[in-house]
Amino acid sequence: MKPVTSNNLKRVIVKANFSSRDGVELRLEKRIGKIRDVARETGLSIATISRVMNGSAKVTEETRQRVEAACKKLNYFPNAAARSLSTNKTKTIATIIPNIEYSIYAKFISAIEQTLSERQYSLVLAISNGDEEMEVKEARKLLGMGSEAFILSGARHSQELYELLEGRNIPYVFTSIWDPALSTPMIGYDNAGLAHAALTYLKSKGHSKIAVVHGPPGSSDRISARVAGARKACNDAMRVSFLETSLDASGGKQAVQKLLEQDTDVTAILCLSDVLALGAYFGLAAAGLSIPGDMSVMGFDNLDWSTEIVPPLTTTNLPARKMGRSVALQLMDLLDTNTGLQSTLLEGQIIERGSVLDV
Amino acid sequence: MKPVTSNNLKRVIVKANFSSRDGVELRLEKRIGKIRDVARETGLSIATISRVMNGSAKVTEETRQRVEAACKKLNYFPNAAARSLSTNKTKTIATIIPNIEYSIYAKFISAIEQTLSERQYSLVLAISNGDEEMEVKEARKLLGMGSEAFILSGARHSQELYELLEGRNIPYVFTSIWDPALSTPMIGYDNAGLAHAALTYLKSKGHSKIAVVHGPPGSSDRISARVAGARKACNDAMRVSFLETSLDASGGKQAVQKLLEQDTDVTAILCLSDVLALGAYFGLAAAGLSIPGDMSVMGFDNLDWSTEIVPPLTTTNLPARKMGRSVALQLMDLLDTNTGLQSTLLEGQIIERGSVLDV
DNA sequence: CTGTTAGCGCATTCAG
DNA sequence: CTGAATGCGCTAACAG
Repeated sequence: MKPVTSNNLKRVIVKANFSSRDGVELRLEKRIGKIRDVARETGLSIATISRVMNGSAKVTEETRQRVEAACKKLNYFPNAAARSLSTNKTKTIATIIPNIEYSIYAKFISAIEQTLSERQYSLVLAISNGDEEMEVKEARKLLGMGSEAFILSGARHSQELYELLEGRNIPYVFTSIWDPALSTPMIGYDNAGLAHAALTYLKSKGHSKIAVVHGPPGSSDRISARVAGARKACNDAMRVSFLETSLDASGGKQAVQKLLEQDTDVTAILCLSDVLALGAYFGLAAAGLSIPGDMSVMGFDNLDWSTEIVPPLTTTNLPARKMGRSVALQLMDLLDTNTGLQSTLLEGQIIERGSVLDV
Repeated sequence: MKPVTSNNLKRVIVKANFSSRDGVELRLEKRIGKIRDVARETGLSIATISRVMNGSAKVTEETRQRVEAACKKLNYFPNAAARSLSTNKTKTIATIIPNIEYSIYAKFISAIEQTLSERQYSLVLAISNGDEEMEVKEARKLLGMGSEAFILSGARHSQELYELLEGRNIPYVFTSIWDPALSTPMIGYDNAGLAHAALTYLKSKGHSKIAVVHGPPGSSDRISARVAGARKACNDAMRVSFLETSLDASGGKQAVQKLLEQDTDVTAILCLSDVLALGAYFGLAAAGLSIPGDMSVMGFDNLDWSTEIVPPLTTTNLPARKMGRSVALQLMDLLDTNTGLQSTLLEGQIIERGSVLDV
């Protein structure tokens, strides 16, 4: 079954300009143009078509236009699989996050996607639910898909994942954390330092009986780093208790209610996540307590609504968007021009608003 | 440069079991095993390797094990591009959403991803920012990547997008909406009907002066459908005003503040999105008004925190997760077994909680 | 049950 | 500046 040349006119007419290497093709499915069709249409060779599709400079302006017209006419554009088989590139970057419903990840993902898009890269997304087994499984799938680089959350992953990635020489970077002890490229912020600063801030405002509300440290090294950081800021002159709860508004609310039940003398609550702070607001409201009059509350994340809530939430800003943009850019540079990855520490900062009383 | 057979022993030994069709390959990059390598390692043919990789039944248990061992040893697994070039399948489904930071989309995306994962499909995600031009651009990229099906938000899209998809015979489905007048497959809920029901509910509770707060209808047909539905529930015995604002907590807060400024006699606010309701709570709190004593508030979405907020928010539940799972399943069935798409209407329902006063 | 072979659609030398 | 030929890694008949 050789390529059709110019015999069998009827067929050619009926099927317009589509190639038909296989004689069957009886299905009604609209055939999509292939590079050969464009070549035939323009009377050029497939090599030339390929050149214009890839922006090679070695093409006359006139032929380029001719080709482009034909492409439009035939509704042609390159098949990614073929191209990637040939070039060994897919322009696809994988991101595995534990969860997307915590808005901080949504912001992050959003920034990644938009940045990748600028250079025609695509984002494939997987959600691990914070489970290392699941993460490996997903990674295997994403790798199988042809992902060229991986964006991972945190630094705690299964050995198997590293072996998988390194065995295939796939670059990966940790995000949302900062740990100078690690040699893996990472782009993130210093969770421990920031939490330390937050607790210190509370201390500077005169609070010495503090409750720290946080999610399950076992589920994420970002949480455990924050807890550790806060812990390190404690000293003998103060009494700070740590309350673990689920990482959502419900968890924050419950933690506060539990705290209030035990007739505490705590004057400030440091929530190591804004959604927890939201829950804390609810818990306090339910108890008829006012913020910051009866209790100070501090958050962590600086989500959009934190400035609108009443009173406005004093919190720590996390550069989620900047982080997303930065990883995306670095990874694309690495892939495109082999530029080395540069671990970068992004700054977070305390945003003073109205939820912490100066006592 | 023919395939290496068994000459050049040194090379073969040095490079372990990796094929080296091109003599160069001096880079230190770890080569990954290819199907030929596994074939050589096991002494079988590439066809057999392919068979076990694809779970074809026609293989002895013994050879299967032999192959699997070799795969593990050589760290081999199939190249997706090659496979997809050959099968014309990519197991990739594209989703374009306007925004991911509104938690309702995060829930939706999360459900899609998890469902696709169950059958080894991947999700490629793009964000359109509600811009039709952007959407087409993204779609072009996703198509170029080899996406086999598209999940679209709403029913309002550019003609160009339809042409693109239909020209290549790519199945697509609308989500988050329901419009029996459309012939395109869609999976969603009846925004207009639900908004109508919500306003009717308020009416049944004795409210006749109502403010409806909503996002920009121009940016989404879901919003405009909700507004239209609410509008249709109005009658002469009531006075309802519509306030357009930005679709976030800040918008909800501002809308309420504007409302209060004009010394209104409104007794209930219907927010056509839960984040708007969150903002409304903030606006009311800032004005020292209590819910539902001074003002009733009703939401739309049933986000996680809505049951925790004080008072708990009366809202309309939207089946975002179910919707995500359903589209994913249907699309995979279509792709795998050519099962037809079935437009489905998912039910939403009013969740009565404590934010609406019975007057 | 297993091997042989012919493409899948494109990028890319190497000639011209 | 353009064309012809080769191979990317794999699947799918078709033989055996």
